[in-house]
Amino acid sequence: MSSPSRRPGVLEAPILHVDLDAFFASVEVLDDPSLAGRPVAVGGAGERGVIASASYEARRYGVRSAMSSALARRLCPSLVLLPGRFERYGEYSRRFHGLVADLTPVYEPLGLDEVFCDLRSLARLGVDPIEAAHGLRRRLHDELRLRCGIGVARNKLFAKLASKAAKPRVESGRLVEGEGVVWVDGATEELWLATLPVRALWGVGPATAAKLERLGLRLVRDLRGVGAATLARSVGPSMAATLVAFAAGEDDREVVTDRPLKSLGHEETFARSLVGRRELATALRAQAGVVARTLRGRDLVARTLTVLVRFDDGAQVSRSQTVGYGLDDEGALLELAEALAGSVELVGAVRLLGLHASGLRARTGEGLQLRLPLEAPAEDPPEDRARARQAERAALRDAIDEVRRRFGRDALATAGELTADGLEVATQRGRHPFGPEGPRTPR
DNA sequence: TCTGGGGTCCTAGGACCC
DNA sequence: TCTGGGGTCCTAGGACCC
Repeated sequence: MSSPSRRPGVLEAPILHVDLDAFFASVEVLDDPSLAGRPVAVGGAGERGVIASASYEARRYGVRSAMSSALARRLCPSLVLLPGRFERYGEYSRRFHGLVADLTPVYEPLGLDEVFCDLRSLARLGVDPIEAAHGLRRRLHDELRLRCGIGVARNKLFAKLASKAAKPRVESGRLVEGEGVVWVDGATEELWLATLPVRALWGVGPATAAKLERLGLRLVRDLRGVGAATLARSVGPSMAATLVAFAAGEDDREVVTDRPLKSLGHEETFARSLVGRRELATALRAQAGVVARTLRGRDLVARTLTVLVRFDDGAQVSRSQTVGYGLDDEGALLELAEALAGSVELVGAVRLLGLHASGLRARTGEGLQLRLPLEAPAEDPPEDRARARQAERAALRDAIDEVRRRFGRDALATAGELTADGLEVATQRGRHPFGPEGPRTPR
């Protein structure tokens, strides 16, 4: 892999993959130093909870991300399991990206805790990619107190594999420090790749690995003798082409700096599964609110809405619809979501409900134009009347957003947001505009 | 006590248009 | 009038990533 004898130039190995160590758990330890040295994990605490991130102390017990929290607790009874503060992780992630941006503007985030960088534009400056990686790693440690592994290679495939090799790992219960920065030597990369299991390749998960196993293909080396057509019959043409290229060490994926968001949504697995339409409707209303606020917060509108339902037996159903105008309002989302959910036969209790918006476009006002008179003539086609209702709600929503921006989140609420319980709770806290504290005053 | 929640991309069939 | 082919959009489901 990395050979200390000869360092690659920036044009030989221009791609960096930076992967933060145990990111969520590390942020929790930074914010509460009393957790240092203890097994810490972030994840759902309930019986349906899953681990999202585990400190290396927790990993020594076998705790891994994507593992059920129940199993994690059995493996490590002293585990400190925290619920996760994603806004806080977002702050750290932005600072992480800021340090990367100081190195190069050509970087591509993957989730909150990884980035690819392309250093080719720095070639004229005589940048040494290995030194650049060490420098970034030092700054991450000195300024953010975060650790990371960095892979340096000629393409994304090898950079990602190398960053994994650069990270600390647990071997028979002991923590082994990683090298921190690993580069893939051009002379040995093919040899190294050949002996990896196919599962190590990006895009090969349990299902694809099982299909390849049925063809007798376990190692990357095994893929090399197989034609794309043969692979395609098992895994489809797209995956087959990717596998053939990866097996040859080829990966032409670029580092893309501006990936527009394609979809966003919210889903929830309930501690107690929902039974009946009424419980479903209540949950759907909450989710429509979350999705609508997310859309408006990003100045986006959606044309397609999808409702996802998973029953207790694991069966999953989705219903989606595309409309001719931009959705970003809670009422409009809810109306459509209810219609979609209504077309799902409730064959059991619902353990997961999700609402996803796609077909996203920047919000321009087009299709949201307030139309007068507010009530569209009844002879208008249903689509036009729906559009008009949407426009009214959008105008109202804008006003509400503006009031909240100026006077605070709790300055007002719609009746729909105030369930009997919610109103009571809000009033007790003095948060309701007509609660004990009376109306809020500006500034 | 087998599996969360944020996303991306691919596939396959049907509708519709040219 | 019947038939074919290609392109695009929509819908439902699945696999994968972090």
